[in-house]
Amino acid sequence: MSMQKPGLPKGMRDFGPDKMAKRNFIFSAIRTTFEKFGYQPLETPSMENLSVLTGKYGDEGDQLLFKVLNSGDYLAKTSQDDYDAGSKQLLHKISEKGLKYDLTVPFARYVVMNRHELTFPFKRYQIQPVWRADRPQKGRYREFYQCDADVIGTNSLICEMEIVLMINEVFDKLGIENYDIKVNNRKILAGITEAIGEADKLSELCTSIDKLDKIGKQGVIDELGSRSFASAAINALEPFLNIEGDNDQKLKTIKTLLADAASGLEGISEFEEILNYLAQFGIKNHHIAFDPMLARGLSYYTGTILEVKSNDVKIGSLSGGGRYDDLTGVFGMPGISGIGFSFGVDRIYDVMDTLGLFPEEAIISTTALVTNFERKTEPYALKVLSELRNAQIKSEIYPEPAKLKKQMNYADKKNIPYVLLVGEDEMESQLVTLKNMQTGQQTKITISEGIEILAKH
RNA sequence: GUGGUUGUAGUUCAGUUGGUUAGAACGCCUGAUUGUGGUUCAGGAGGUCGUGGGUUCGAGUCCCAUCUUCCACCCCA
Repeated sequence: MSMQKPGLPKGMRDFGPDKMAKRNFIFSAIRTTFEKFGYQPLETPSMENLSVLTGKYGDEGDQLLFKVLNSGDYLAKTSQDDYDAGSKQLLHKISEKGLKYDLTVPFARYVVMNRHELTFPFKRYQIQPVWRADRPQKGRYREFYQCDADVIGTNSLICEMEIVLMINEVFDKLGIENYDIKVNNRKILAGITEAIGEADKLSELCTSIDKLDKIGKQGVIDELGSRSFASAAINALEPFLNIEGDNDQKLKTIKTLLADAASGLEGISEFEEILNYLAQFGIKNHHIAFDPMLARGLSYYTGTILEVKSNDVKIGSLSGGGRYDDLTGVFGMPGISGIGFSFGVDRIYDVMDTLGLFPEEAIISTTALVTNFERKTEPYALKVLSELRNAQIKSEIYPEPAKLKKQMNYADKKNIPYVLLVGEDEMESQLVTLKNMQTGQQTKITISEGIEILAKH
């Protein structure tokens, strides 16, 4: 048998115990918050029919889909003609399924397929991996988790407010304090295109403006020029690029700039309504920063859009989302309004790691290790172990008699805070020796006294 | 998809114009210490130099291909 060196496919990762403990800490903060706000879990399969996936993410997105070959002899149905016609023609003969690219499209598919059983407004959350055949780089992988929550079937702005509340709650649980929830509205952006006389170029404006952080005002102006925006329009845009101040000042400025753009004013009043709701809820420090130049790439957004940025760590957005008017239209169920958002676990992880925000409880796996001296004392050690577990203390026994040094070392490496030494002396006296690994102190006490101390962890 | 970049021990990295047996630190294992981890000391194991070709008397070093890593675009989380 020949040896082979193991390796991972491009852009794929293992998560060892350390990383899993930290990731689960994040996942559980997100999950409990979603559930607290009345969102129900949904899981969809890792594969969807290609007909469901293609055409939903643009040409670029279609290229990034992982396609799965048909089972069996996948060339059986093909002919030389298909081959000559090129890969695009050949593709649908050899592949009918693909790995899902995001959670939103499968969600829309699910809603349409189950519309008669669902009660609307339907609120669901979904925490699952998705796959993209992208070229990987830092913070971008070919397999990554998305944590989405959507409510579909209502256009109430209470949903927007609740998203802000959930973001506040999750970041509060995680200990992230210095962040902004940037909020804008596609209607405001539409109003801007109206005001500058380029009403038919909303999506071009969005993709350029979205890069403002990266390429600066001049960069945006140059890019709009190359996208054939009239120079008068670009001049008219400048005052919008220069909007500054706190939320009230920005609102005041943009209101005068958009005085004649109906949809723009509508977007502004929607934003004000959200602030209003938050005030009624008694939330003062909601972290909202109105940003009329926030655009977001995704084309299906039609109303409120939002994005969360850390002010401590320079990294992409930690969370983002928006309102859409017609997510399910492509599957034959038009005119249903909804809003969704999602957390970027990998980026949140990076922020928490660099700021050292993971609490110790999130990292400790086992609270107590019971030592194993020799076969003769194993029954007593097992009795101790069983009592610890009955008291809900995370505990384990070293599975074989070994040198104490080795067992202590095991506890140390595994970050186990307490070791219970249970040997011949302890067995005879029916006691345990409890050692605190941080202080190095140890005492001989009864099992129930030991449990009392350990139960506090 | 475009243009770069990277790969040597478990990990981070040295390795001279191509020249004997490829090194270090940390980590790991054993012992000093037969019931005590982190510190110290002594010893030890561990490498098809990413993979496949090529040039050469000779390749970790040069050339080609391929995979991988990271970065900038495109796009996005």
